[in-house]
Amino acid sequence: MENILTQVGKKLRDRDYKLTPQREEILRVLIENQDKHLSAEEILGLVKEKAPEVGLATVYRTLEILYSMGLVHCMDFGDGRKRYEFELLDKKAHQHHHLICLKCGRIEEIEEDLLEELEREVYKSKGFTVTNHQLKIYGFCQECAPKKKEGEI
Amino acid sequence: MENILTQVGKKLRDRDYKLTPQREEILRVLIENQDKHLSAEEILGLVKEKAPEVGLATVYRTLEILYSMGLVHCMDFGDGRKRYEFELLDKKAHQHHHLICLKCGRIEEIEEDLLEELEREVYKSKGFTVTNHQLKIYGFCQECAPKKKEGEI
DNA sequence: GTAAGTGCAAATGGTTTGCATCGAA
DNA sequence: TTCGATGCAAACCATTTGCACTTAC
Repeated sequence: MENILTQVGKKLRDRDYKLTPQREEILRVLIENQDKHLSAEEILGLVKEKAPEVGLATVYRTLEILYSMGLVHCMDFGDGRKRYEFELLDKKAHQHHHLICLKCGRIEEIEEDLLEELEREVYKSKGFTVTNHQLKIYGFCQECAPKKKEGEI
Repeated sequence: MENILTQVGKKLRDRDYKLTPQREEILRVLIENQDKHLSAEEILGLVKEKAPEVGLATVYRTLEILYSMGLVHCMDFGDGRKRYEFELLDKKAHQHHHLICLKCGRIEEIEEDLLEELEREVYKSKGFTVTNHQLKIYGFCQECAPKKKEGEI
């Protein structure tokens, strides 16, 4: 973890970005919450626990940089805010997908990547070169499944 | 087409919604552009060609109703605005996916639904009941593919 | 020392809402 | 006639930006 932070710090400097205390805090929060899907505001909340003076704009600016370096993924579950997830340096091909419960809103991850076949097909039939994909699966989680009456979305 | 409009009108009245001229115009635009992915503002633009007095709020309110009735799909390609697509009444299981070009922004649709197997697996291993899914495939379209140097997103 | 980074507050832009008015049933 | 629907403008809210100040290098 301290290790990861050092690696990322080096990556930043390679790109002529400074490693400021604020960026370090934000990175720490992201690294400690790799399994969550934090919004910018949520990240700020966690950062402020240790560094109360940090501003929201800095969070956004840092996320922007990390995103452009491929160090965070950005996703949108339709609740009006973007959510961010730190991406380990060496897991280049790590493609995970999300199960989104329409009742309780819980988001679960699944690791399988069963889409390589589909990607090959898309390339063959459309000439489209795939660099990434995003699969969201909507439905009802185990707890909510029996009660799924109301919405017929 | 006139036919579809009548069907939808009936559906609306079944739910105690009125079929106003504004809603009719909005529906017409949606039906005539089923293959596009229009934003609310774009829909308004097309509606205004025939009914210049319609307001943006009405478009949003109508889309909200149609969405709640499952008559339009809503999607987000990450450009900060939601995009809407009319869904034919009888095509309940119509699952199409999107190829999004990172260079020119063009969005292509693919019809194949190769995810049924994955859905079954998700149910078995997680107890998650799938009602819908959304697959976005990012990459470079045929025209942009050779030039894909710069971003390494 | 200096350009990059920061915090704050103001601006932006898509979407929503309050309200007085209008009109479909 | 009546309550839902509309248009307008204001409100909202996540994100971005301008700017004077600070700081990592």
